[in-house]
Formats: sequence, C-alpha cells, structure tokens
Amino acid sequence: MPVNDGLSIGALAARTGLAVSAIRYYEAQGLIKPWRNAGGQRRFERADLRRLSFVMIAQQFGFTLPQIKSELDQLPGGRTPTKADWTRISEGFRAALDARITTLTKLRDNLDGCIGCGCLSLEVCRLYNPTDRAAQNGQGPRYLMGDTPAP
Amino acid sequence: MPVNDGLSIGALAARTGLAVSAIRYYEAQGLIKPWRNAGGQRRFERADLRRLSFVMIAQQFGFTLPQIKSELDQLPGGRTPTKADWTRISEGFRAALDARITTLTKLRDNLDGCIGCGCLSLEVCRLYNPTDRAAQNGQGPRYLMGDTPAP
DNA sequence: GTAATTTCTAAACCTAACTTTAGGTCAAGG
DNA sequence: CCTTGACCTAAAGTTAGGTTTAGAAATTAC
Repeated sequence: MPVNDGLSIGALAARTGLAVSAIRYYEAQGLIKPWRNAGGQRRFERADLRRLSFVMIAQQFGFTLPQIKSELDQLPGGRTPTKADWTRISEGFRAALDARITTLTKLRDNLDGCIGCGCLSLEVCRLYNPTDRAAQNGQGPRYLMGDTPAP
Repeated sequence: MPVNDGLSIGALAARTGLAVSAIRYYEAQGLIKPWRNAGGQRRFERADLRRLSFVMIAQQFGFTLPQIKSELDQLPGGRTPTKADWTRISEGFRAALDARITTLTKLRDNLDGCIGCGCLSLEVCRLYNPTDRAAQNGQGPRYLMGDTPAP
C-alpha cells in the first residue's frame, strides 16, 4: 500500500462532484495533465483537486474553458494557484463581474424607463440602443426602424 | 401595385437587422407565422416587425426562444404586444433581471471576501456554496471536499 | 425578354461544454 | 480463478441559436 500512488479519476470525480466524463474532457482541453499508471489508467495529484476547483469557480464567473486554461497556464511552472496567484486572478474576476453587473443594471434602468410606456417605438426606445447590442454579441450592428405601436 | 401585399423576408431583415436565415428559424420555432404569396414566398405583416423587435429585446434580457414564444403566445388572439401587454411583460423582465443582478452581486461580494485570502479551502470558502451552484445549472448538486491549500 | 436578385427547401454545419455509446481492458474482492 | 465494477478510447449525440450550402423556382430590373 504505497503512500502516494495518485488519485483515480473516479476518486477525483467523487471529491469534486464533477462527472468522470467532464474530467476527461478537461484533460482533452489541456486544463489538467494526469500521468498514467502501469495499466494505462489516469492518476491525478492532489493539486488537481484545486485546479479543478479553480475551473469550477471560474466557470461560475462566466469564463470559458480556453480563458481558464490561459489563467492556469500563466502560473509559473504550471502550478496550482497559490495565495498570491489567487489574489491577482481574483482581481481580474472582479473586474469581469463588475462589467457584467453594470451592463445588466443599465439594461434594467432602461427597462424601468420603458415600463408602462409601451412604445416599442424603434427609433426612440432606449432598449434598442444599437451600440449596446453590438457590444453584446459579435454579430454586427443591428439598427431598427419604423412601425407604429398597436393601439 | 396593391396597397398592402405584405413585406418580403428580405425587407423584414433589412428593417430589423436580423439575418434572413434567422427570421426563417424564428418561424420554424413558431415565433412568427407569415402567410405565403402565390409563388410560395413568405409575406409578413407590419406587426411582425414589432414581434421580432420584441424577440430581440427579450433575448437581450436573457430569455430563451421558447420562453419568448410563450410570452407571445399568451397575448390574446396572438396579437403583438400593446401598451398594457408590454407593461405586464416588462415587469416580468424586471424581476428576471433583478434576480440575475442579485446573483452576480452576491458572487462578487463573496469574491471580495476571498480576494487575498487564497484559501480555496473547499470546506469553508463561500465561493463553493453548493446551493448557489446547484441553482446555476440543472446538472445536479456538486459538493466539494478537502485538499489543503498550496503553501 | 432576359439577366440578375430574391426566395424557396432540406439538410448539413457551427460553437461550447459536455454526455452517451460501444467495445474492450484493468483492478479488486471472495 | 472469476466476477464485478472501474476504467480505457474513439466517435457520435446533445442543446441553443443560428448559418451555410445546394439546387431550383419566383420576382424584379433593365
């Protein structure tokens, strides 16, 4: 009974709450790099628990897997985040979160201005702001015109 | 030259900024119901401009197409929203928006508590709150355990 | 009248983040 | 030893919200 022969994928799944298939997928995406035992099965270090936890938190924050990978890759030597790393990274998270909150709040405020207005008057209504919408997705500017409201 | 033979799909696309393919897709999803001219081409009413505008706004608010369809379907007689409808619907939008803002704000506040902490201590850290995460996606509860922080 | 646009349908393709399936191998318990 | 359960790979399937393609028919413009 060796002291440290690594965690099996099932053990990792049990401890993170992730599906086994998800962990394999993350490996395929380069987020974790397990080694293999004699029989070809994946073996993980305990540090991978933290890497996966980091992935899960970052996902909550709306980051994509490639973005998360680039954060993890920036860690010198590919380590798991230390306290100092975490501080730096979490400040980036905060900025991203703040931006999303700001966007939603603006949207809500515009909506408040529109409740009861019923205009949907496409040349005027702030909800149609093309700049805002263009910022939402990369699908090119959308501008709307005309059509009078229903009675 | 008839006074009202309806809008072609291209005209509707030009006026909404949507792609022709997107408009056909929305029809397939039941959001709009154009009629056909003698040659089999789609013809739209001017009210469809407003329906599509409604769709675009609701999407900004994070609603899925089925949700948007159910809003549109609730309109008596399948009309386009009037002022009164819009008031009712937009109050629903506001509630949904408020909920999302609240969630993000809580997440940010937890993050603020964690910046510089570097714990990633999975039994303690508020970022791991399983209830919150379970609420995010329908993929079953995820609970995390153990692993001590890196030095 | 003819050429250039539009439009038509059906089906395939796209991204993200996974899951499922199929067919086999490895490891652990009795 | 033998069975059961965990694990392996590769490929296909899933969902949402569309886009692209191909080939044909309709419409519009000159």
